[in-house]
Amino acid sequence: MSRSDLATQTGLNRSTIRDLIGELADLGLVTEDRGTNSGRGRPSLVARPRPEGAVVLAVELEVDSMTVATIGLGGRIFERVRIVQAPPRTPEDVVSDLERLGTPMIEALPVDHNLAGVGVAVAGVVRRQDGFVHVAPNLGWVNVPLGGLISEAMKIDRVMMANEADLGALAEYRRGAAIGSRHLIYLAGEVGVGIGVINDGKPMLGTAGYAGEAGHTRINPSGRLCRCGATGCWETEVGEEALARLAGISDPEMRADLIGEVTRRAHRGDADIFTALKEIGSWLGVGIGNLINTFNPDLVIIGGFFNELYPFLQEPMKGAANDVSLSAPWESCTIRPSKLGIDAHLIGAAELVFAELIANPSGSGDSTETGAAVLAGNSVIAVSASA
Amino acid sequence: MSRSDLATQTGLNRSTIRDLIGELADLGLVTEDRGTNSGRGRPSLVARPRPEGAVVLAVELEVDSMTVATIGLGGRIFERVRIVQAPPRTPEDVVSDLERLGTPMIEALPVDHNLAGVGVAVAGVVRRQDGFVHVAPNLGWVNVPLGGLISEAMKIDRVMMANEADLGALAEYRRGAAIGSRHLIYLAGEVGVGIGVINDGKPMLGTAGYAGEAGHTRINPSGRLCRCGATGCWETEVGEEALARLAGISDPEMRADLIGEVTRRAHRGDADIFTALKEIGSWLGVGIGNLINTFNPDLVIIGGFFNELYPFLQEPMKGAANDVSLSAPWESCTIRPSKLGIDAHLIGAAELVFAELIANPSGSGDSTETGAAVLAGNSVIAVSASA
DNA sequence: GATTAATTGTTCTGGTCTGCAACAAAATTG
DNA sequence: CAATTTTGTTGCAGACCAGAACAATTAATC
Repeated sequence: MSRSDLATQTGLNRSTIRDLIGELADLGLVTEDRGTNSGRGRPSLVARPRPEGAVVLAVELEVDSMTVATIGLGGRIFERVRIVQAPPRTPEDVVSDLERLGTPMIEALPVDHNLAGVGVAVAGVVRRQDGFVHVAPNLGWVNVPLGGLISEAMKIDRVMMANEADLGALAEYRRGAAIGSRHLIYLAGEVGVGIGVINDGKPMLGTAGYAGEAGHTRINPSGRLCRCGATGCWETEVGEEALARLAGISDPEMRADLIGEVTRRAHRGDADIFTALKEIGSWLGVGIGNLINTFNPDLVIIGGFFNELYPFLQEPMKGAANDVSLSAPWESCTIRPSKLGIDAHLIGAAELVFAELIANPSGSGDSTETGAAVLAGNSVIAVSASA
Repeated sequence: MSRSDLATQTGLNRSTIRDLIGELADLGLVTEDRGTNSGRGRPSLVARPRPEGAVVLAVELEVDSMTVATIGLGGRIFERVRIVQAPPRTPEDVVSDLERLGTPMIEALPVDHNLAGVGVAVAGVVRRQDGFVHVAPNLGWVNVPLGGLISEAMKIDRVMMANEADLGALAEYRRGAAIGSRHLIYLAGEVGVGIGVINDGKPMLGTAGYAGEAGHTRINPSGRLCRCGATGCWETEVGEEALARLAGISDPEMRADLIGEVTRRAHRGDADIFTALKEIGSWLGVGIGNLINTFNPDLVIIGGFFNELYPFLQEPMKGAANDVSLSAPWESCTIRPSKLGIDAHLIGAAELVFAELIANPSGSGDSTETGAAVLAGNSVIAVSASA
C-alpha cells in the first residue's frame, strides 16, 4: 500500500504523481481514501487498485486440465474453477470449455466491473500480443492461433498469452514472494521443467520468446533419454516422471495424483520416498546452482510441484546448489518457495493483461496517456496493491 | 556509416536528430561531411565519430600479461602494447607498469585529442563505475581499489572497469560480429571460461555483477575437480588446462605458448591433437547448447582461445550444441567466431568509457544533455561508426 | 487550548524534449 | 530547364515533469 508520497519514491514529483493517480482514478483503475495515518503532517491519501476497475479472465492450460478464473486489478481472485479433461485436447475443445466456464463467471462479476481481456498461461512457446501458439509440446499443438479463436468465440478483443514459467515469474515479482527483487528466477516444474527470468525488473524472453527452456539443459551426460530426444536433460532428473520412477509409483490411479501420493507417503515416514526426494532435490540443486552461477539472481523462487514438496526437497536442494555455485553469487542469492502456489500462473496471466492495459489505459495509443505507463513501469500499481 | 536520415530509423525525428548530432559535433565527438551520395534528392550529411574527440586508455589485465592501448571513438586503435610479466603481480606492479606504458602513449596522441578516461578489462568481479576489484581469482586479488590507484597515479578522473567477458560482448555488439543482434552471448575462454550476455540490447550483469560465471556450471558430474573446488565444471572440460592435458602438452616452454603449439600440431595433421580438439569442441558444444536453451540468443560469439582454434573446434562444437539444444532456439541462433579477436576486450573497455561519456557528454549531469544519452542508447554513434 | 512544526495535497508556471509541418536547398531525371 | 525527390532547417505546439508557493491537516509543545 502506498500513500502518494511513498509513490514519490519512484523518483517522480508529487505534482506528477498527482496527475497520474488522477488519470488512473478517472479510468476507475484506482481509488483513493485517507488511510489510517500516524505521524504528524497532513494525512496522505492512499491509492489502492480497484479490482472491479479491470478484470481479466485468466486461463491456465495444462496437459490434462484447465483452470479458469476471474482476477481483478491488484490480484483479487473473484472466482476460480478447474476442470480435468483427458488429453488429447484440440484447440476447439479448449475454446468451447473456456466459453462454457468463462461466460457465467464474467456474468457473476460486480455490475460495475470492466473486463480488461483474457490472459492465458501455456506450457509452450507463444506470441504474447495475440496469443499465437508456436509450439505447445504437452498439448501436441503446433502453430495454433488460439488467441484469435478465443477472441472470436468470446467476443473479447484483448487476448494475451505467455509461457507459464514467464508468467509465474511475473506473478511472484508483482504480487508474490519476489516483490522488491529485481533479478529473479522462477522455477516452474510439472511434467516439464522451465524457468522464467526477470532481469533488472524486466522479463527475459530471448530473441524469439524461447528463453527459459532450462529443463533441457544437459546436466547429466550419463543420464536417461529425455522425451526431447536428447540425453541427460535436467527435467529427466527432476520432472514428474523422474519422481514417479524413483518413488516407484506406476499404478495409474496413484500416478494421477502423484504429488498427493508422494506427500502422503512422506508424511507416513516412508524411507524409500525420502531417498527418492533426496535424489530429486539434489539434482534440482545442481540445476539451480548452475543458474545462480549464470544469472546471479538475488532470488530463486521454487514453483510448481517442487513448491508443494518444498519441505522435503529443501535440504538436499540447497546443499547441492551450494556445492555447485561459486561463493559470491551464492551469497547474494536467496532460495524461497513460491508464495502464490497454484495460483501463480493464473495471476501472472492476469498481470500480463493489466500491464498492457496500464501501458495504454484508454483504448489505442493516446500519447496523453503515457504518464500512466511510467507509473506502471515504476510499479506504483504493484506497490499500492501489495497490501 | 549513417546519413542523418538513416539515423531517423532510430525512431526519432529529423529535427531531433539534427539537434543531437549538432550537440555531439559541438563537443567534438562527431564530424559531418557530405558523403559520396548517389540517388536523387538533396545529399545527406554523414556523421562519423571523430576518434580524437574521445580517446580511452584501454587496459587488459591477464594472468601473465598486460595489454595497453589508446583507442579513439569509433573503435580506432592508435597504439597497442603488450608486456608479459610473471605472476604473481601486485596492484602496485600493475599501476606502475600502466604508468610506464600509458604515459608515452597518451603523449603520442594527436595534439587535438581529448582523453576520455581509462577502461580496464579484468577476469573477475568488479564495480564498473570506479573500478573496485571485488575478486580477481586469476590475479589472486581481493578487494583492491585498482580504479582509485590508477586514477591517483595517472591523474585521470574517469577510470572504469568491467569483467572481460562482459566487455567482449559489448565490443562485438558495438563494433564486431554482433552488430545488429539484440540477444547475444559472448564466450570468453582463456584459463577460465566465462560468458558475457547482452539481453535485448543491454548487458546482463545480475544483481551484484557476478552473472556470466558459466564456466562453473556443472556439466559433467563424473568430471574432474575444478580449481573452484567443485566437480565437473564446464571450464575443467574446455579450459586451457583441459586442452593442455588432452593434448599431452606439459613441457613448460610449450605450455607457455599452448595455443600456438596446438595450432602448429594441428596444421601438421597430428592425430592426437585432433582427438583432443574434438573432445574440447564437443564439451564446448554441450555448454553452448545449454546456454542456447536457457537464453535463446540470436547469436553466440566464440571468443578467447576458442576463437583462435575455431576452425578445428567448429564441427564437434556445433554438432554437440545441436544435439543438446531444442530445435526452436537452435534454429533462431547463429554461432559465429569473434571478429575483433584479441582486441575484443580492449575495445570493450574503451566502449565502456565511451558509453559513460556519451550518456553525460559535458561534465556532470546537465539535463540539457540527456538528448545525447538517447542518441547513445539508440546507438547512433555505434551505427555511424560501423563503416 | 493555542501556537508551532511537519507533512502532504493543490495549483500554477516554466523548461525541456520531441514530433509536425512548412519551407528551403541540392541533387537526379527527362 | 523544369519537375521530382530527398533532405536539411526552422518555428511552433504539445506532452511531460519539476519546482515553488500556498493551503490543508495533523502532531507536538508550552
